Amino acid sequence: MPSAPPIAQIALDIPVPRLFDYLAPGLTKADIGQRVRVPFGRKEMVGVVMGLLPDSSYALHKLKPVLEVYRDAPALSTELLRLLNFCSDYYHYPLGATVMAALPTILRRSQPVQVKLASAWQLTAAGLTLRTDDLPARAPAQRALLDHMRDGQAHPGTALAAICRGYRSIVKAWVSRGWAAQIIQPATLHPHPAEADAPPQLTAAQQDAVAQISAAFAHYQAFLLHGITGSGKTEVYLHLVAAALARGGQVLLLVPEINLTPQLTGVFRARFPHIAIATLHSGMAEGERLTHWLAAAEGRARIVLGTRLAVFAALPQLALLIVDEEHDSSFHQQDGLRYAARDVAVVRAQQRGVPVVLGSATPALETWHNAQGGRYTLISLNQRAIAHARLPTISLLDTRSCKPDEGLSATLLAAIRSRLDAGQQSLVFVNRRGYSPALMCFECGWSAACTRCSAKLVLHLREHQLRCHHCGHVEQVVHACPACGNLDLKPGGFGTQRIEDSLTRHFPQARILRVDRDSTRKKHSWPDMQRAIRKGAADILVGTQLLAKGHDFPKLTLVGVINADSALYSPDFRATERLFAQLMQVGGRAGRAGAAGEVLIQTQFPEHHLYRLLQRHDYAGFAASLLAERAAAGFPPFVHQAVLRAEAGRLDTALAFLHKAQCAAPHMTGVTLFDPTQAAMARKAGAERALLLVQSPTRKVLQAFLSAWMPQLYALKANNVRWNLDVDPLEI
DNA sequence: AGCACGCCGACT
DNA sequence: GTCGGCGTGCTC
Repeated sequence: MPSAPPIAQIALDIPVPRLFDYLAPGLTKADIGQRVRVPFGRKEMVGVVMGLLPDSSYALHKLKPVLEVYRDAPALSTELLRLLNFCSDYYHYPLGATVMAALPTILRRSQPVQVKLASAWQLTAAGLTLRTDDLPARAPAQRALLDHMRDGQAHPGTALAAICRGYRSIVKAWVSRGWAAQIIQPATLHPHPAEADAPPQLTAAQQDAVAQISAAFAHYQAFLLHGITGSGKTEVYLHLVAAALARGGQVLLLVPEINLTPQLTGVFRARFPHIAIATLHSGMAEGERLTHWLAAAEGRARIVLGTRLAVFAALPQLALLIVDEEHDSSFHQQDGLRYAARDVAVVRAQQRGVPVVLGSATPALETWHNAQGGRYTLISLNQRAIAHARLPTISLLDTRSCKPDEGLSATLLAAIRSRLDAGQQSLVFVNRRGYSPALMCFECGWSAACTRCSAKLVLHLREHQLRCHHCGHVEQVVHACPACGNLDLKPGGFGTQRIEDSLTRHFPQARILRVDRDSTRKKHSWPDMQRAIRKGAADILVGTQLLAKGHDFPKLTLVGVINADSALYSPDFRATERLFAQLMQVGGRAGRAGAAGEVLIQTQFPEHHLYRLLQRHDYAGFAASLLAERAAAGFPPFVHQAVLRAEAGRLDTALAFLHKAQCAAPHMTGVTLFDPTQAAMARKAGAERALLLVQSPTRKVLQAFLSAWMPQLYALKANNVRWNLDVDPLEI
């Protein structure tokens, strides 16, 4: 008697917390983790085989068959499927949607993968006879390109673009003249084979860190690498990567921002020129992303460098995970599958039995707490690795006694003047882009607000616009107060543009460069700007967070901070933690090589203990005081939280849904369920938002509660309400 | 998420 | 008399 065809459980990108069963004749265990095409409703979808069973709990006669198995890419390993299963359980997000979210978009579509082939160009025999003088003297780009290609090798477009942006038209002209030929070859992930950079001598502390972590290569262990800016964390990473590669392993390195990726990729390429390095981030073109994903999945790329989404990359030889700047909030995905890549990285290391390194100068309080409790091994790098480099001196400028002029105090202005005279660079850090965060009427107290959000509109004076930074709403600047008719509306507070104007007035001769999301979008890209800054093409930099993150500018010796205080009266209990990290980070920009840096912070609260500890560069002291506060107040990491969020056209609709959810919740000791409230930003992009907070002293109890609660939530009919659950929320 | 089915207002 | 509004329910 022939045995019944197996039943395949398929993960589909459907917001329903279950898998779908299909008849799967001919499928074997080897197809688990493989993509399949299946009929779904009256359409077809791509899913992933999660398991094969002899039987189904669904009526057998209703089962449809799997239409096709795509065997064009490696199947997801059972190990990776296990990680995705964990994430689905832990974040209470449907398994099918979780699995599909881990795939590059092209693999979610119902066509077999076309492996991307890249164009390369090579000089022909005729082209090789050309001399530089044969090309016009006023065509330096052509001459540079010719010099570069004279080796007769095939050069991929990406490599030629590095010589000359407009290489394409030049090379095409050469092809038509018979000087060059186009060649199609598989895209290469290491386009510039070269001599490897020699690793520098490690400090004793760095050597010790490398030795400690390398000793854990065969098993799981989580390390917190706590090192101040300039203490050489990257160099420790590089040595660990070398060690992992020597053992035949792959390394996953997670970094916060796409902005960091090109710079860091450069460092890794220079040190490991013969190793294929895959990069994965959301800014990449779909095809490019697939190329890199496949290189990682097939084990060809031995180093994978990416943002949070890379934590789900298929890595058959994974031997080491590193999360750089692990405290950074960009490791948290805020929609869809709401995961924290740093935490997923730790679980992944645990499941695989390999070490994971979390690096930061200002670890997340949760991480620090784990290190204090012994769950993570703390390794501290206390000295700056660069010889003679000292920590910057941090001074506080009391803006109550010394009123700033258009945002800038006399002391800060004098300090900038002295840098200008010495040919050094200054950085002025402002927390808001735009001209000013409000447009106000001083007669009646009106200020311009967004109609779709509960937020003030930000004045962008140059564009004569008021913009909402939350929903993108734009309107023209009004010239009279809509409430009282007063014609004298004034900006309130300072944004980067206003500080830039102010600096221009004080230092008309200085070259001032503004760096924020607005200025980097047009004109020059941020990497171009960084190059210009490093070359000394600017005297004063004005900018937001963008400037704070991990770039060395050797001529930068002064950092001024304009309006840090707002975090001190924020209702968000994590605001001070973020402020400290931010100030520590931006302060670290000053004086990295040789010259000691100076940081000047304008504040109304110079006596605040945050600033005192910052002046002493005392992260540990600050963390201890924050942890004591959190313990006393019963906040994380001493409790574990989850937030049920709801959005609707009307606030009462959202609240009513949450109230129903509250009533449907199972009773469980050790779980506190708060009453529904409106969100901190009650209205965003036209949607009214409310939330329901749940917490418990133990993760296990919270998880048990959520597991029991979720089916109840799915059973509620959510008329016009969009809801989602946020486990370990960053903001409430 | 799609996409159908299904029961109540303004139009050829 | 129909076209179409989006509420509700299902997809293996």
